[in-house]
Amino acid sequence: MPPVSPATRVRNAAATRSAILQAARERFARDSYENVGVRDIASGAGVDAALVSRYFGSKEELFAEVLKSGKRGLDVIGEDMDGLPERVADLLLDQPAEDKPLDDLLVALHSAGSPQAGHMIRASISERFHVPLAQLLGGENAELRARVFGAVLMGMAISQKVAGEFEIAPEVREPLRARIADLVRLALSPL
Amino acid sequence: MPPVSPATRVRNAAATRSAILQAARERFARDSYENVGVRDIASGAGVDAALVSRYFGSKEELFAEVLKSGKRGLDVIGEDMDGLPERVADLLLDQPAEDKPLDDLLVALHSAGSPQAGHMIRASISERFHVPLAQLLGGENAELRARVFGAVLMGMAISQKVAGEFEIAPEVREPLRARIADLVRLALSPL
DNA sequence: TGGTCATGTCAACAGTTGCTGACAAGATGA
DNA sequence: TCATCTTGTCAGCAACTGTTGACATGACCA
Repeated sequence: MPPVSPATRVRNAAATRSAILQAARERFARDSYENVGVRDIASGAGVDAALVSRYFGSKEELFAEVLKSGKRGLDVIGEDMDGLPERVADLLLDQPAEDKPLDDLLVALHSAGSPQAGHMIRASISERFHVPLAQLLGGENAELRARVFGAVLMGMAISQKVAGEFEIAPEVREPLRARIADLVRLALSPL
Repeated sequence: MPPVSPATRVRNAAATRSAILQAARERFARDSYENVGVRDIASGAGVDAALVSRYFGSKEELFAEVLKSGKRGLDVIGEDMDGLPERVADLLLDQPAEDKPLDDLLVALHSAGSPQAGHMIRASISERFHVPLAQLLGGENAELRARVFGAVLMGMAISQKVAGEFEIAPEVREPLRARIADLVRLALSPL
């Protein structure tokens, strides 16, 4: 008996491209730029590795596309300044798992140290997070305050998601939530 | 004319081992675990790449040795609680360049995302930073507060060193220093 | 001096990486 | 139905990785 035709993949360039992009985002959110291979990505998307190069030119361009197509910072933390500190605290303490709003942050974190991906991440964070947040903040040194806030957010996210810390007892959850909110408030307050 | 004998390296196992260790720390402070090769390290130490495996067993064991031989957290931020927030702020804002007290922090940051090096870093940070700092802090939830402080420190260090941010105008330097110190104070305060 | 062990060098290994070109095969229009 | 373009597959390249074993050579002791 001849081997069955392997599921006769439907030919759809746009769908394939976006499958690769999505698989790439998933991998880059869990590993560093260097540690994610195009073969991993391709197999995650269920396609041949050669298509990654074909559709995106290179791994580096694919990574840039992942950054570009990610959520904008304000989509994650919300545009409303009221209650923002508490929302951020919840975001950090909860396990969203829903539509993975922190995936883009994780992508940045995992590859922030990479010399190849670093400058792309820096530019992306500035353009997609610091600048719009600074506009929303207004006032003096808005961008500097946005960066301080970003730094606090980064550190918390690293500890929580990457380093696996903050395995906290239930009774300290509320105080910790309040503490994080206070830190955010302080970071954003007039300077 | 025969090629001159290449500087006739003195044979000294201890010195060679420590040269490799030092070169490894320098590289790991500037690049991620995956991105640093044993050949880079060896050439930085002026020795053959094979000696890395010989003296340390494997790249992974060498990395563990780098972590183990690094400065302890309290050696960097000081044991005295008085003025600690300001000292930390100075540490972050200045370019020490002296004996590179932040190199060990950078090692952790660059490779925190690595699946191979991650668990080692987590263990090392906990043992060499969180636990002793918690003892120094005392009081309720000391270790949790130490971790929150560590998270803030991490985020600032990432923004400053890795992401190259905080290129600040001279006139905001003082307010920023005060802000960072306040954040540290808040992170460490009773919860 | 001669012998022996520690130390350093070299070449090569098996595996991986990103990427490319030749080819197969579905889809589309005449 | 035939030709053409698009989409997907496959094999393989060249460069790199960590690691190993065989070998050379220095240092040290009897």
